[in-house]
Amino acid sequence: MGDPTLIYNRQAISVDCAVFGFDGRALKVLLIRRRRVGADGEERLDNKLPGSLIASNEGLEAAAHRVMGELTGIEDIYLRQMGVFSDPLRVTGEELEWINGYYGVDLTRVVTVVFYALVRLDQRLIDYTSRKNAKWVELGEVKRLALDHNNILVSAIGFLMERFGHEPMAYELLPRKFTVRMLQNLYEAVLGVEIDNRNFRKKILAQSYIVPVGEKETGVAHKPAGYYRFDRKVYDREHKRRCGLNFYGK
Amino acid sequence: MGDPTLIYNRQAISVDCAVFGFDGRALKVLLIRRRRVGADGEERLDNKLPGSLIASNEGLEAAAHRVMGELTGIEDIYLRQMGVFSDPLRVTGEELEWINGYYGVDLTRVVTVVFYALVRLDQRLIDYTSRKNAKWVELGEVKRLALDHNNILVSAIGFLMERFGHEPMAYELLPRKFTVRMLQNLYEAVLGVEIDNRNFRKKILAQSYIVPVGEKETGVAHKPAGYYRFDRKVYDREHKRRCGLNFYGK
DNA sequence: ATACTTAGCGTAAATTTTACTCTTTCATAG
DNA sequence: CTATGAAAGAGTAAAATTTACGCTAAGTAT
Repeated sequence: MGDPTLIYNRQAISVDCAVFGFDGRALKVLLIRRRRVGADGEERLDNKLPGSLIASNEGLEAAAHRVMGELTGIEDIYLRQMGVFSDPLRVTGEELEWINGYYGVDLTRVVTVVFYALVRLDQRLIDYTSRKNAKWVELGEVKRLALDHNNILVSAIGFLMERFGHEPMAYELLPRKFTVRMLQNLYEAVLGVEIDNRNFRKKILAQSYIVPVGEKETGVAHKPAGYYRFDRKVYDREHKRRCGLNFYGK
Repeated sequence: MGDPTLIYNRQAISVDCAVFGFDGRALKVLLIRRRRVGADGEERLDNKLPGSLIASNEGLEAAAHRVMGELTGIEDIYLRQMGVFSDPLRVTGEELEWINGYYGVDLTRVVTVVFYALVRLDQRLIDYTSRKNAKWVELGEVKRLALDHNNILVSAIGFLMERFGHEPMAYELLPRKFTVRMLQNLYEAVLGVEIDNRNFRKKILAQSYIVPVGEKETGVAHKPAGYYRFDRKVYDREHKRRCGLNFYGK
């Protein structure tokens, strides 16, 4: 196993979060502006996913919630583990120096555990994250990110697309009261497909956990849509895993 | 953030593997016999999942492959990340002392990344793992495991059941040539349901990636079944994610 | 030869998905 | 104060898929 000291010394664990929001048209991800001074003394600006090294007495979920709490003010944010990025060479050179400088440590390696988070992207949240030097960027508009965060983001988007149909993620991204059209726009944005509105409606309203709240849109230049909400209790009770090849036959 | 030294010192990362095999009737998991001396000087025997601390220059996938290669002799084993167990108190007291003694280190905390592995459980493999002091145990027969490995195993089983319908995992557990009946037995064992043989057959044989090899069973006291194989190339080409709520409408 | 056992084919009913038609209800323009 | 445009929302018939189950085929064991 080699020098046993090397097994654990000077390596740390971090969490990084891919935070997704939906503005009614497109999915957006939350990026933090990073300022650093390059080898040539020039200041450079780029973007990164929010994250942090974990403290020695802190679980990963706790660390992710700490990061998200600070950045969004949301304490009970929807957060799930996505995977670990552990290539020994994923952070080296200038990037490693930046981490060591930023945290005041002297690491040779950082293993990061990635979480994805889903939020309701309202004005309060946009204001809050602005003050934290973070901004919401459409997925198509994301440029070069710090560290290996482009890789991480690509994985996170794939993860989101794959899980979206299996877990009730949509209702974390929409307001608590939403119209069928809003839900459809979200499905279309995430899955990247066009959906027939009449069939979508039928399918969605057939789900027992989508319940009308008895209110309607106002001020729209057409028939106002009814509002619905997601009933998690009913969902949890009724939900049968119906994916892949299903076999229910006797 | 407290003393920055504490961020990374004296904590290590390990990998643990939940290795599943199918003996034609039931799913089994591979457990390693562990011997340790308790506080009272008594020797105790129990079981644990295979795992290892990672070396400082080693990625997690590499570490998991290293562990599995040593234990099974299989270098290209099917292996996927499952999740991270990072509770600061998941390993303490005697269990932590055991790790420190076993690896000759002085850790205060171990974060573990769990992988699950799927293997073809043939006689060669059973012989090989026996020599490594490991044994195959039916999922229902697993008793108290070391550390938090009962927790980990429960998570892994849930993961397996959930992913089983989405990814072509069955063909990692079966011989390369298999009958429809063998595949059905596996589905029934993993999903815990009874399946109508005639409908199962229709559904399976409708998949373009299940191709007959043109051989039949011999020596059975009934009509011999034909052998099929899984064609990964066709699968990868044809595979559309058809899960959850599907929307294909115009 | 006969019984037994599982493989494997076929088919009709039930259910779900797809593709469209048409009506309703609002704001706004003339 | 009607006409128009726009999206909501109900409905329906054809197509595809799933479910339930009957029946024949091809081996070994007695």
